[in-house]
Amino acid sequence: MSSAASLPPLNALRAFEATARCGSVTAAAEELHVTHGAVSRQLRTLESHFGTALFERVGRGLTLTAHGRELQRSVGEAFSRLSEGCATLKRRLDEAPFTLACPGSLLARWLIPRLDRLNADLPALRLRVISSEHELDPRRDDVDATLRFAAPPWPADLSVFTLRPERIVAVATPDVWRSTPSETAADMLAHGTLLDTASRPQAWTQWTDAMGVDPETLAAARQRGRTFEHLYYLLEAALSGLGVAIAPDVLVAGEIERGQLVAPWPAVETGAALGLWLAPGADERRAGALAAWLKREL
Amino acid sequence: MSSAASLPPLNALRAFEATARCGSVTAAAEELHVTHGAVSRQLRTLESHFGTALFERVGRGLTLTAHGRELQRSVGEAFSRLSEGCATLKRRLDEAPFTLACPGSLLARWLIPRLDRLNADLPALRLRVISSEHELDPRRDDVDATLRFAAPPWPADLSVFTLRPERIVAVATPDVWRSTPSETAADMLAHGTLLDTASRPQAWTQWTDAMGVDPETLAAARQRGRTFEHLYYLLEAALSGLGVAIAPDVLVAGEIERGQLVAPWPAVETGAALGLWLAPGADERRAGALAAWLKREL
DNA sequence: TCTAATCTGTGAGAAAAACTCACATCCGAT
DNA sequence: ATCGGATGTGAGTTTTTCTCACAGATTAGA
Repeated sequence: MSSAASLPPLNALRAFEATARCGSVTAAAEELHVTHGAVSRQLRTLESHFGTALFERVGRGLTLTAHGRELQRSVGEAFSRLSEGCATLKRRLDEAPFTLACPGSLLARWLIPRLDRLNADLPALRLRVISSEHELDPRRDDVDATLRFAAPPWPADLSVFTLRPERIVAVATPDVWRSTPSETAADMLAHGTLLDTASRPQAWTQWTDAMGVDPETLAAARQRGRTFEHLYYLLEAALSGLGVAIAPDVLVAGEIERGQLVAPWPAVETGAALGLWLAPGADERRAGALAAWLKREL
Repeated sequence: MSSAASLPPLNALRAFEATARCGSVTAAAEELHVTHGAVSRQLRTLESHFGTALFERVGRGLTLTAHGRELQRSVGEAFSRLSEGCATLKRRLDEAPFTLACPGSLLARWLIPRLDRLNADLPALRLRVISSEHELDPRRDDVDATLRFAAPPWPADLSVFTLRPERIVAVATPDVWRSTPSETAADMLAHGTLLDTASRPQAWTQWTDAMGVDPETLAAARQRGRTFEHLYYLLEAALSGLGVAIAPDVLVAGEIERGQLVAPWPAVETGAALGLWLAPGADERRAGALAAWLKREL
């Protein structure tokens, strides 16, 4: 009835199949990456399961008996079907693109400049990147993983590779700093134009908290500032010299390096972290490789 | 290239196959005679091998994912081929007759009277009996086992079920004993007609040694005796009252029981034993069953 | 004929895999 | 609300499998 009714030990069948095909215990052992002794025992197990000799030990070699030959037919077919099916699935999985969703700002300012290198370093990944505005459900079918800044706790039913603590930094062009008194953070807040983003309403608060600035000073400064819908626009505004922006350091590291933006104060940790969130059922190996690459790069 | 190239763990594949077919971990576990936890772990192993979900955990049940369904096709076929092949071989082995070679005398005097009962007790054995005159090579293809009296040491490359020590006994008809002085063994040897067989030339020597009779007396007695080619003729001669025969006790137990033959002295062990000698590659299970039956019967 | 090379088989102990048990969790039905 | 029936999991145990080192046996060739 059931397919599995009193099947012999499967590993013994595999050893038999390999030995029958190779015509030698030693060759089969090599193929299976075990010692010949292991194969020899497996064959013994199988023969005692059936209660009959499957090989004739003739001299220093082996020959299939009539029963062995009969068994080989079906077992050989079965194993080739098995390996064919598994190989096909594996191939399909390897060929499938790995879809990463990523916030637009991070995508534009950090990931896209590195995409070529990423694809060169991890060609098997066949990375496909889509931009995820606002919140995107990582459980959606067409996304394997999401890159996002988020504060713990993270949902327990998803695996998350933590890549880097989120650090925010206040930046502006050199021109802005020249025209803005900024001996201290409080100075800056009192006179500068704050640029803010709707997607991270607490950013300035976190920064001023860390810098020990009075919340009232911040509230007043905000009155004079401007708010943008996306972080991306905020950064463009900062680059255009519209005021002082607050943003994760990774997004402005390049501009700071090149002198386009200047950050007078060190970056501040927010408690959140940039992480790679895996969709359930996603390939942990490929995601792990991606996470390792990202972590190295960050 | 090789069929076994990096196949997933086979037991995990079996668990997957059963689970996919049954649609439930619990049902699969029952079929495989393990706990559901064991199956659950195997599935996990397989999923992590492929790096993808094969089942979707939906509510209290499971559904195959697209990948799982793809895998099931090939794996299901493979396992059904496997179990079909194994079942066919097993069936063929069970249906094949078990051929036992047996010396003619033992066959005629002991085994044939019990054959019906043996076949009734062990119907799966499908016993076929052939007579083995003189020495018969148990390695011959058409014989699964040989029943024989032999003294140790036995060849190491054959398995031998020892059934019973050989015990020889001096027998004759009541008439013969009446006409032969037989207070002692020496008496008997001095006056009786010894019947001997060419196939067991040492039988009388072993007997007289055990009875403590002078070898010279035996030599003299032998002069007056007669020698038969086979044990079978020897026994016929004894039953006809031609003299005193020496034979394994099992061959004359029936006649002694019925009073046709009388054994004045207890049987003597020769050091040899009646054993079931297996041909290499013979079914140890069936042979074991036969040996157990024979041992019980003896 | 002896020797070296090349197989397979096996005993003992080590390593790895699989299993069980008991409990946790989660959904759906009474 | 709770119970029944399903899956998942941590810890520890049992079973299987493997390796290592050696033995026996056969073939090729000096």
